[in-house]
Amino acid sequence: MIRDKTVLQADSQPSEILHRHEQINYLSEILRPVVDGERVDGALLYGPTGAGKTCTSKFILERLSDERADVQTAHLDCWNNATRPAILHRLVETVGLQRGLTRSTPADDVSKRLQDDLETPLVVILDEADQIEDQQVLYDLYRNPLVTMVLIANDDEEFFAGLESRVNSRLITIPRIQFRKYTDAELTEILAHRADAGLADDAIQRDALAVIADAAAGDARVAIGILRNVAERAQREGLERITGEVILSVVDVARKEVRQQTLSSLNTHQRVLLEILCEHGQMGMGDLYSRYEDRVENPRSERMVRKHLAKMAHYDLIETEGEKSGREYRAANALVDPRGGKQVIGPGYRLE
DNA sequence: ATTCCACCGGAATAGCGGGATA
DNA sequence: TATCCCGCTATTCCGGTGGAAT
Repeated sequence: MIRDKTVLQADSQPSEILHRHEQINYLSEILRPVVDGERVDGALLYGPTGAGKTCTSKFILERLSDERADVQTAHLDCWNNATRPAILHRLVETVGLQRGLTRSTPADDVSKRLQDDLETPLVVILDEADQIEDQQVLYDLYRNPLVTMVLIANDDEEFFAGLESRVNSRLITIPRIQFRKYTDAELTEILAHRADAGLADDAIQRDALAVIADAAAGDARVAIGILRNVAERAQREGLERITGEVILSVVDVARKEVRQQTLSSLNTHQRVLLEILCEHGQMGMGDLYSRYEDRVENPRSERMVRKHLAKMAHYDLIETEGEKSGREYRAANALVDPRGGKQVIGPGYRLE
């Protein structure tokens, strides 16, 4: 059934990118001067998750460094590297200039190293760029004549609105490339492409792929995840072909898997907050905090709790309603079982 | 309209852990 | 080994704001 497992991973780079010709051409054109050794300010790629932003930009950068061996490229996930020192350290590492620098070298020195010792052009993808906390780093990279930034965010307006004016005034003019959700037909083709490469011949029919595409709601990452789960299930059960029924039974499992992955990245405090919201539904900050205080050993400050909540809201684990003093929090719908309001995360969790 | 309250989120500050250095 | 320095997390402080009460 499964011929090549790697191509069924959502983050594996496909051999060709489907339905993104326009964006590929545009971004290639923007980055063209880099090949000729000229300066390029950068570009902003924006659109919902699973729309191919990361995939497309990685593809272009690979092609770029194939074309010109002296152009270096890097991909950085700013969700995990949100601070200036973290980003700069990752960068000097990838371009091999880390000699003599340690984890405790001041960020200023690292930035200077990148400024002084970088000799060839560097194109860097800053994925989830809206998560960057200290925008000084954008300024650092912007004024480095050899560095070109490919910024990725969900919403372009929101991204620029969140920038400090001195950074905003410099970056506001960079070209923006929009990525829309894939249509079901497009997703189906993407899945077919993966299935051809990763599954036995005729293991899955086109109409079955369409069912997956429908369940994924335009998100290629989710779609590929479902395909992998379906294939694994069919393999375990010794099926010759994947049918619509198998898919429907797996969609739920696949959703849970994604959710579980997210939950495992939370710390104790974040999990307790989520747990309370799942059990009690919507509530305001005062209510939520006093319940939280009762439940954990060493409660964090209220400010810290607000920070946690903000982070979880960005993960779409919780939803907020209202502004300022009237704000209410609740667990995201996906976390609460629609049948009878039974909680998916509940008292089952043991917290130390 | 004014005052009070709950809450939001930015900024300054403190404490901790880990690698570097003497 | 003791000490220093840095980045990171958490805490404290505080100005600002919407809504309710007076």
